Amino acid sequence: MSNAVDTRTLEPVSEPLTPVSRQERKLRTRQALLDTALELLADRPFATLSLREVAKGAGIVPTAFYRHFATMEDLGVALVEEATRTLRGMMRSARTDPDTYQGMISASVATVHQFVRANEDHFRFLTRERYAGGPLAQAIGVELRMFSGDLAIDLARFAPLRSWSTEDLHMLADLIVSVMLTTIVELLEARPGEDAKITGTAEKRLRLVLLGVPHWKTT
Amino acid sequence: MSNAVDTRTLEPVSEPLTPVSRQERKLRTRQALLDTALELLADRPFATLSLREVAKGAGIVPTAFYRHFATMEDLGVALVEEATRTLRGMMRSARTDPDTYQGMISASVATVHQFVRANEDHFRFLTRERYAGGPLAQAIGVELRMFSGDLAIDLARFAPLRSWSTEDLHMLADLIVSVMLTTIVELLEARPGEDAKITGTAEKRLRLVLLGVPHWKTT
DNA sequence: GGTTACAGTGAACGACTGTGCACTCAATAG
DNA sequence: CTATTGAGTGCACAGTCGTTCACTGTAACC
Repeated sequence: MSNAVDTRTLEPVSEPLTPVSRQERKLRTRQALLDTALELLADRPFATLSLREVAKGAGIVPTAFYRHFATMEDLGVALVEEATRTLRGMMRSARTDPDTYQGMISASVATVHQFVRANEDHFRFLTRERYAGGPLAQAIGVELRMFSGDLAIDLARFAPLRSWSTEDLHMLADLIVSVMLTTIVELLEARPGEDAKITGTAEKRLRLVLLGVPHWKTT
Repeated sequence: MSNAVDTRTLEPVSEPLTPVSRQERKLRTRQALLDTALELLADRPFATLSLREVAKGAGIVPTAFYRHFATMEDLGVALVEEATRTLRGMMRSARTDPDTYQGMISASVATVHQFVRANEDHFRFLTRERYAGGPLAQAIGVELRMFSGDLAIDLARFAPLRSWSTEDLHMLADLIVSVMLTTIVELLEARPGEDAKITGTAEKRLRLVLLGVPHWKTT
């Protein structure tokens, strides 16, 4: 690294700003594997990916794949973790609560819209694999249940919902999550220019659901 | 095979009740292909099915597959048609309308429950491939939109909904369909004995949605 | 009865798959 | 400076894949 005095005078000239330590190179290759996998997943299910094409896309030879993942499924799990990190980021962003329903609804839908557009690959992967079966679908299912559970806790702080049973709160949270997932899928399938219509419909659906809340008799 | 006397005295003895005309045999093989495909699809996405294993499962040699379908994708399309026939049957069954919300809700959920349990393979296939991407997902999407459209028409006959705009009716219908789809997936993933809980939650979700209807201001 | 149509056969092909193994060679450790 | 580690290489293998082609045997047709 440092400019050695007598032996080699100009060792790090070619790439002076990238120290590229050994483990950092490894991390980059790993990320390259994840990135090319995500690209390939834009139009096909995970189960059809081959180790060889992912390796090729990342610029390494097939056997070098094993330096990073023991199996393709492990790559998939890593991908789920990466994507759900985005999902949790979205939830955190949406938690800035205005205390009116209307404000909360439009803010949440806007947040979803923004995050989906900024991370289409992640959301496409999550919604694609959600019902595909196998261990990935299960991992995503666990994550979505946590998501729904957190939402239920948040909802409990709203005045009209304070008296609700936890069971009913979960029922409402699941309902909202399923509306959001539907919206996400619609956004991913949308042709350019349809976004406003989709988010508008999403807001309506949430408004309708919340309109029933004051009249609900909790168990 | 048979002990022939002079010419053939007892031609249709071995299988006297099955005349097995030529085209009927073909139809049976075709159905065997569809059936084994559906079995294999119980735990993996359609895109991972190979022509060879479907043919083997149906008891024919790989090349004979082409006598029935030009490509695996065509087999998939036929499968979508078969499964959506079940779906339409369910809709028809659910259309026996009691004129109270409560009656309609529990009857509809019961119908869904019954149809899912009686045709798990079909519903598993539909929900698995719905978001898998590719032409099958698109075909299923078209079918679901028709389903939702029919539901919107049915809904328009209810008194509190007569004044709603068609746009809002579709919004409500989509919402109900997405609740139903969520319920179907839950039923398919359920462990034995959880059915009552799932259908109960499904009824609650629908009741909550419909509770908002009288207070909705249509556009 | 002789001929045709056609569902199903069996061998072969080229392409692609995951994985084992011996290797190179540069960053790191001592 | 030397020794070690380990990411990436290159070859080879045994399978599986979709698809081709010439074929067989029998139900259906005239």
